[in-house]
Amino acid sequence: MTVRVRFAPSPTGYLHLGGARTALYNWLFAKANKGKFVLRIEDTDRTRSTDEAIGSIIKSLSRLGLNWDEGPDVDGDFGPYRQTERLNLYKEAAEKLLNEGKAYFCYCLPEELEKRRKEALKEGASPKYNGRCRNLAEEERGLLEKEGRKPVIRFKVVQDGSIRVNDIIRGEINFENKFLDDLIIVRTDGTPTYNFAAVIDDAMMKITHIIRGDDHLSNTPRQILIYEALGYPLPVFAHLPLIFGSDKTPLSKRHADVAIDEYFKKGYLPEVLINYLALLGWSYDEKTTIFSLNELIEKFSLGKVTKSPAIFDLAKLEWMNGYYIRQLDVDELTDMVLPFLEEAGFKIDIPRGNLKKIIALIQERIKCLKEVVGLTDFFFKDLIEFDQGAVEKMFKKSEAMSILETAEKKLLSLSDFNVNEIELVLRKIPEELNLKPKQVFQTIRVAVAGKLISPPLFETIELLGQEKSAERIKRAKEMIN
RNA sequence: GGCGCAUUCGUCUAGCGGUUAGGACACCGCCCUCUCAAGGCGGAGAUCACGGGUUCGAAUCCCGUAUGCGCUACCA
Repeated sequence: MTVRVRFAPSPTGYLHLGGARTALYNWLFAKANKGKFVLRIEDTDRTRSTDEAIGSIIKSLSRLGLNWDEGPDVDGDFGPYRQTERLNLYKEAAEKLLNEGKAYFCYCLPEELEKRRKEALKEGASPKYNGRCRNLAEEERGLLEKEGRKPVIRFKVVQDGSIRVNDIIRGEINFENKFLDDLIIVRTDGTPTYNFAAVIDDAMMKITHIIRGDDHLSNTPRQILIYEALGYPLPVFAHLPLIFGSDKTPLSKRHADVAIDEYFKKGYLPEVLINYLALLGWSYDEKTTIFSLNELIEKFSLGKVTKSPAIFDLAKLEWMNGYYIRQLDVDELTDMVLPFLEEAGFKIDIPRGNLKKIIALIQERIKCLKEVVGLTDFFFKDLIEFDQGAVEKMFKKSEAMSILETAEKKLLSLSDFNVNEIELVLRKIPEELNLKPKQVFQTIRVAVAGKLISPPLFETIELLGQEKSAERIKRAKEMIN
């Protein structure tokens, strides 16, 4: 039997970190087992689902490289892949259950239900549905219909026995039926609820392994009951621990950016997101932290997924992104960084070769691509802004003027303006003026870059060019006066 | 309230009856050094949630307790 797994987001927003990880684990499992990865859209909640969200989720998944074999935009043998296009299927299944006496119409109003629930809770009783409509006679039904009540369909849960869930990650879990109540499977408006639609789809789409978040574990016995009532074979379950924020509650926008797209916008590499997310709840051995996609396919296994929730740690993600960036070929990095420079409004009118040299200088200094902007701005601006603190610190010193004058003179005197020559002449200044190298170079740095922190000075000056460097030093001198 | 799941350095984790409890990020120090990084070396950091068992021996097995989270919706 070929392995078939699915990722089934409800399109109520963007693809978030948790969803991406669930998708990744499914995808890896499919790849490792030469199986199929299906994308299914669970949009039965029409008030919250949007087409825009579907587009956004698809875009993020694609960018992560998690391609699917069947989905809303990829034809397959088990479509359609949007639940709102499968309504007739759910209806059929519901009718079947109704005919076999495994489901029934319930006329209780939401308000009545809510009231009973509250009362039960108050008395310390279980707030489960009391089964009022379970055995309604025809005439009673007619009476309620006459009142104008629209029924929902409830699934009859046998109150004896128990359900054993065999979970790859958690092992065997036992649930007693008596704690379950008759759940609603079809709403007043005829649409199916999650527990019902998901089962029918998973069964009809021949999903063999259901890999999903821990938050669905408690729903599993209900779903198994539906599988059995409909005569479907059971899939294998694997419930992933959730991703938490620093306060140990499920990760949300309160904690950090959760939309995958936000990370792309900041310049996190897809490979890094994949690598980091893979490690958030899974590990291969005791030391390996860097995995390529192929290595993940080869090494990933559900059996090694952790049981407890993992707290999202931005610092580690940043480190990993920086690490990947450092491994990149400069040419490649330059291409990747260009859109960020353009977006910042820089006019890049220098030769590609020079641009590459600039990028090479900041390659080991950035943790995400967007940071390139703040580190290289002075290369692309005609008039640089001076950092106030830097000016205070370096230019207010009495030696500043002589340092800059000497530097300007020496730079202007060079006939061959390259790093080696530049370094050679500038290195002489500390000795000549009897000053500490640090003071000399920091002063020049502020003059040339406008701030105390920049890429290495001599390379920076070379790339700025003789004319521009001298001009900036001149301007700094004017500032001092 | 009921049911379910979880609990090893700040964080991600290794461990699956005998280890000085290992690694990574973060942190601290030193080296390198024109700043910031990167890199190298070193350090601190975990009474393995707690309490009972079982065993010659328990982070590892069993039972409780606590805490956290999830489900208990005409959300998914």
